Amino acid sequence: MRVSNLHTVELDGIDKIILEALMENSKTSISKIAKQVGVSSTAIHQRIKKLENANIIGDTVTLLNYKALGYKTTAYVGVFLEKSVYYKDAINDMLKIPEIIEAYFTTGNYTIFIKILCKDNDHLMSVLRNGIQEIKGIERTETIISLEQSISRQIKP
Amino acid sequence: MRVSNLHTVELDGIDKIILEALMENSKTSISKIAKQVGVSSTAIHQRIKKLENANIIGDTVTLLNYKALGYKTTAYVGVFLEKSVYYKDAINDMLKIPEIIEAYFTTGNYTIFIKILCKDNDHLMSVLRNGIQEIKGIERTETIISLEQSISRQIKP
DNA sequence: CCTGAAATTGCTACGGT
DNA sequence: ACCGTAGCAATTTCAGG
Repeated sequence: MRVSNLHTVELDGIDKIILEALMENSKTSISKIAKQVGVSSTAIHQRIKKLENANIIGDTVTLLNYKALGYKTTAYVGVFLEKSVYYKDAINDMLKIPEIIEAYFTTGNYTIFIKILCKDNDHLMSVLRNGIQEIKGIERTETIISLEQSISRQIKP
Repeated sequence: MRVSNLHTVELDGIDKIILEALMENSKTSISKIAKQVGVSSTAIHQRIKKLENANIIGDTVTLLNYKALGYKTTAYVGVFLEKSVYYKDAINDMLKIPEIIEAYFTTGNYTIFIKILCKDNDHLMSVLRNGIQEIKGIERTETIISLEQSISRQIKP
C-alpha cells in the first residue's frame, strides 16, 4: 500500500487479495491468506493493520438471513417533502421506524429515498400508512416493491 | 431457539443477544458474549452453530470504506425495459458492470432498479452512457443521486 | 440445553534480516 | 517490508449430567 501526497491510496496485488478475502468472509484466517499469497502470517497481519489504520477496512458485520426470520418484502419509497427544512425532523422520525434500514437525501424527483424491510405486503402497508405517511412535512410517497434481488455484491478494490 | 412445525423460528433472549452482538461486529468473541449472558463459551458456541445451520446467520463480511478508496457517489437508477423478456439478459450484462452493486426486479414504474457506486459524477455519467444505456432492451433510465446517507442499519432480530 | 477440560488453531509482540 | 519464534487467547471438540 502506498499513500500519495494527495490522500489517494494505491493498493498492491497482495492488499487486494487480502481485501477480497475479507470482504467475502471477515473470518478468513490470516494464515490461510498467507498460504495463498506465499508470505508469512506476520506480513499479512501487518498489512491488515495498515489497511485498518488507513481506514480502508471498515466494519466487520454478520448479515442475517431475514427471509428465514420471516421478512420477505423489500421496498423502496421515494418521499416528497413539502419543504426541505423538514428534512432533519423527518429523518429523526424515521429512525424510530425500525423497518426503515436505509435513508438518503437525494437529487431528482424525491427529497428522501428510503429502503424498507417488511414481513409481507400487509406489514408494508401498515408501515407506510401508520408510520411514514404520518411524519410531518411528507407530502406524498411513491413505493417500489422488489420482487426479486438479482445482484448483491461489493465493488472489488 | 425453537422451530415450530410451520417453518417459523422463535429466538429466545440469549439468541437475540448473540445475533445483535454479531451483527454489530462479526468478530465479537464468543467468550465476551458468554460473560455478558452468564453461560459458558461452549453454550454460546453451540447456539451460534444452530443459528448457522438454521440459516439465520448469513454471511460475515468486511465492509470497505469506499470513500477512502475514492468512491464518493452513490446513485439509484430506475430502468425501463422495452419488454420484460429482456430481463435475464439485462441482468447478465449488468453483472459485467462492477459499479452496479445491487439490482432488483420491481413492480411499479420501473422494471429493474439498481444501485451504483462511483468515484464521482463523471464516472457515474460514463457508467450510465457507456455501460447501462448500451444494454439491449433498455428503453430509458431515471437517475437518483444520493447526496447524503442518513440511515444505514439492520433490523433487530 | 448446559458444563468443564483438553486439543487445536489463530492472533500478536518481539527481535532480527 | 518481511520473516521466525514463542507466548497467549480464542475457538472447537468431546464426554458427560
